[in-house]
Amino acid sequence: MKEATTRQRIAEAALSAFAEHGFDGASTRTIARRAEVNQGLITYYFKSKEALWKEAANLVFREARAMLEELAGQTSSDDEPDRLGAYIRALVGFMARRPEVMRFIVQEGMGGERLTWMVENHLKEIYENAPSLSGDAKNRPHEFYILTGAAALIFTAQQECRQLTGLDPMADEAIEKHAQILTKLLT
Amino acid sequence: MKEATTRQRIAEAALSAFAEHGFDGASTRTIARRAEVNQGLITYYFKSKEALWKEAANLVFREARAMLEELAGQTSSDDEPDRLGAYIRALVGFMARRPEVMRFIVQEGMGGERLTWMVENHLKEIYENAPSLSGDAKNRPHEFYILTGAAALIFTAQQECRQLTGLDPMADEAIEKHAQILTKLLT
DNA sequence: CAAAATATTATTCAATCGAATAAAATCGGC
DNA sequence: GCCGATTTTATTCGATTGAATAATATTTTG
Repeated sequence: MKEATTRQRIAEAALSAFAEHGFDGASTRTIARRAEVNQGLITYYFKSKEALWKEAANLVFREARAMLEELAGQTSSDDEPDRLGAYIRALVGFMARRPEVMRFIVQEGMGGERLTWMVENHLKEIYENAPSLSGDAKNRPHEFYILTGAAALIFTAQQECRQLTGLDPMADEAIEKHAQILTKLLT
Repeated sequence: MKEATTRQRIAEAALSAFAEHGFDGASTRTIARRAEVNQGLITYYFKSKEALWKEAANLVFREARAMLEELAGQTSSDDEPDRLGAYIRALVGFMARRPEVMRFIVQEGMGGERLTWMVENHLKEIYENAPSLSGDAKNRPHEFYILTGAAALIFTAQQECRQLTGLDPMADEAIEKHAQILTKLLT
């Protein structure tokens, strides 16, 4: 059963290819080449490009949800500010480790069946467990996208950030500083 | 000289196609069809797909820079909080009107010559004229991406927002509320 | 009105796309 | 060591890609 390793190699290559070029822009041949694997194996392990995309999306969204779940478990039932601070720190850290998440979201964010799949299978749970900033339910959508966008963009556009500002946002100090500044702003 | 209208129609169709599917994902044939124009005209007016992309990018970035320039002119030399508030309001409004900007940025944000072109020709000027939140120059990159990401994501992922939260972020009240919440958080 | 310049269409090219196929290689169970 | 199942390779298909070409239509200019 080599399956596990080869399958994973393909799925991970697909993850980075889809994140970088989007669904239409990433070709199965490019993915196969990056995984150092014959192109036919993509049809063999995953039946279609669509199915491969979903597998790649699962890879990174499951990671995100596991992180948030663990965070919810750790959180002592302390006061709200601490809970929000911990959430922000964890969110920033994850967005830095896995900038692919935000790229998947933005690239599919205009609609289509892949977006619907993403919303139903992953985003709804993430959204429902996200913390509120003001406590007002009416503000929830706004606060969710403010928090997510503010935490992620610097990593999503990491190469742009380097060229534009000279700062490498993937450096440990930069990640920590980002979380710190965002926490101070929102709590 | 029909050139003006036909050229513009192509460039605008390209803008929305590139914003939706990215550079690789948008085909010149799709763009031509959307512009109700023969595909050969793309080669005629713009010599290559790359050049068409730059023209489309210019379309929306020039709009952004004009908006920011006008804002800088309007701003009385009042106190900082007001200046920041005006900037946030204008930024949110623009991101709602032209979500293509953030899509261009994210889609090219991993590197390549198009990103370099975008940074040199448009982003540097925008970045240099962006307001500071803390006054500390060391925080500038972080604050820039926090502000931009927080202002834009809800519109960049507008269809996702509808499906996920039930809120239509493009509605006038939603746009205003987004600016208002963000202003209260950051000033 | 005629001639020159510009705009548009139709057709073609090699390259690449996702996917299917069948043959070949490698594996585990007995 | 052999056999059946699984994994991998090689090849092929029709469709689509960006781009170039030549022919045609339209507009502008003299």
